[in-house]
Amino acid sequence: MTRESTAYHHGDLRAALLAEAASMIDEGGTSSVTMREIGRRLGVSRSAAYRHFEDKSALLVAVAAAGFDRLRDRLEAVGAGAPDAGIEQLPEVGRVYVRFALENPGHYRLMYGKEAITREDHPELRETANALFDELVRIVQSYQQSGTIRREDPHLQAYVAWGAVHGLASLLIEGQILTAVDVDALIRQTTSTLLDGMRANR
Amino acid sequence: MTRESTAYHHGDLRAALLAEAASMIDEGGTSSVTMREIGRRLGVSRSAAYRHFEDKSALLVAVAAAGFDRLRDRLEAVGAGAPDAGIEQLPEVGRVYVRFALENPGHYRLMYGKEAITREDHPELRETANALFDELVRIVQSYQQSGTIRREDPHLQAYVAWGAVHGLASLLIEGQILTAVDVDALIRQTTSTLLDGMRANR
DNA sequence: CGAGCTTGTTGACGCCGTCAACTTAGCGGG
DNA sequence: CCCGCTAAGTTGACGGCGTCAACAAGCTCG
Repeated sequence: MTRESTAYHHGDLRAALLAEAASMIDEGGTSSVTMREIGRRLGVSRSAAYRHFEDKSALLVAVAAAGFDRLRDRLEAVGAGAPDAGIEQLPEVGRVYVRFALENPGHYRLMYGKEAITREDHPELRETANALFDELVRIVQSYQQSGTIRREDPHLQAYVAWGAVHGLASLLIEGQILTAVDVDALIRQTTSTLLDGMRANR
Repeated sequence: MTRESTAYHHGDLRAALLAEAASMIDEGGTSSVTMREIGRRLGVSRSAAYRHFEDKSALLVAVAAAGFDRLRDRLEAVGAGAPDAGIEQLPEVGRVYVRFALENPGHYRLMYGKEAITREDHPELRETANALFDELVRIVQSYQQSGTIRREDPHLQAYVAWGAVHGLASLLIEGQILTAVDVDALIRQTTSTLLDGMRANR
């Protein structure tokens, strides 16, 4: 009954594959993930994974999906912490977003890059990402209604905000920003510049 | 004397390798670039490239370097067109930057990603990129001196601006922005939000 | 003309993803 | 209880990849 490591049948290989792939991704980048190496690490044959995922791309898609779930959870926790959608919410969302990317660089690249995954074949991922973006649009609209920011096309404003935060995360992940720079100060500067640029007065 | 296609010795294989790699990069992404395929396309053996580049990574580095040169040329042309560094310069720089990324997505990914290249081994690239960034810092400082924007840490401000533009380029390249969106409007919204957010008044 | 350097080719190795054919474990029905 | 079915895992094989070593062809200069 103790189905732990009773050998031949692994018990929960699918979950183990996902976990191993995820940790390899954040350690050595997407290119370090190898069907054969995953098998080696889990003490399983090279093609065992094919019983659980159609191919390598499908495994990566599943890892990316898990990443979206975790990111969504974190962002929702921000909303839950500040129930009245005060002015603090947007900067905090930005901070949590960038932090997520820094802690899970491989995940983040996988989620928002198309090099490894080719999104066309996996539209479910796109929808998950879109849902996250729609949440941002909603936040922007609530800021508009409270009169904090200008009433312009909320989609454009949301794209600008997302772009700024994504760009910052991206530059940090890819090592384009000098390590001497204070990351939290940079995040604050980004979110406050953004908010000032969108403010209603003028 | 007509050294064109006289066969064995290619004439200028090095340049041909660079050009072929570059066009493959923007057509099918970095992962579609293959030493063997380049050889095939140029009618040359699979390992001929190794007489001109130490390995695949070195070839990619050379392609990225060429990309930096082209980007720099384009950005300098903007500066030359508006010699008095008027208020128009920064938005135009942003526009040209994003346009470059859209026209050369593979190049752009290669230049500002670390997945394919591992920048540590090739510090010359980092320096080129840094030189470009320093140019942005200089523009920011000139805006400060003319009293257009607030006098804060110019490096932080430059990173914020770069981040916003890079993020926008990145989202567009990776297909994260609905194709129905007007790209030029998005670029304008980004640069004007940025400038408003950095303005001196308040 | 011939020696030596440069440039290109071929063969081989060990990786990789993946498929087909096989084996094993466990489960449900007689 | 056992027997056959199915799900899960293994092994062998194929073609593609990057790269190295050994070799060959062409150029250059004395």
